[in-house]
Amino acid sequence: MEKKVMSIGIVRELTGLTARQIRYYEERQLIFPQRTPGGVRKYSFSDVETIKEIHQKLRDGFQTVELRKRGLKALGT
Amino acid sequence: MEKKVMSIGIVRELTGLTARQIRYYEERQLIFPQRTPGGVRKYSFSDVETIKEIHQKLRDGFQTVELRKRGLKALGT
DNA sequence: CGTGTAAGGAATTCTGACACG
DNA sequence: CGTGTAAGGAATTCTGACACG
Repeated sequence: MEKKVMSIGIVRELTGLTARQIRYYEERQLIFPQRTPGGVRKYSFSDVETIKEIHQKLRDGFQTVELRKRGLKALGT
Repeated sequence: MEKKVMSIGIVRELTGLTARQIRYYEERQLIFPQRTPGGVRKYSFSDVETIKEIHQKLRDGFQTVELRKRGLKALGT
């Protein structure tokens, strides 16, 4: 599902990560949540999956720059 | 999707209804959102569909009691 | 009956910064 | 670099009630 519907609290639960980590991945241009008129971030289930992959890659030793330049999927190589 | 992930603001957008209407359908036992530890309601995409159907039935003249007793789908008869 | 609204409080999220290493 | 945290403010949601019809 591509609809951006959940706020960061739910994403935290679904990914097991902290809000800090999730916001950081956005800062590094790896995910692009939408914003409510009030500025609250909204994520999609796809975003949740991407976030999990990002964290996985980081654990594997990659840096956010790598993930952005080459693309997440491509790093499976 | 059955996961209860969105708060009422998003449900309002997806259904076009007001928070008041959505909360009322819950009060009438037609939908059962989950709650965060803090008491905030969380809905699933299925809930969103159900809410639309409820509103549809109400427009058709049914009362919430009917919808609860007979079940939403059954009223298609 | 189903829905609107004003009211006050509480939960959630936001940003910018300092910290560590 | 990736993440933790305390800080203050702002957005969002919650409940109970009065209103209309």
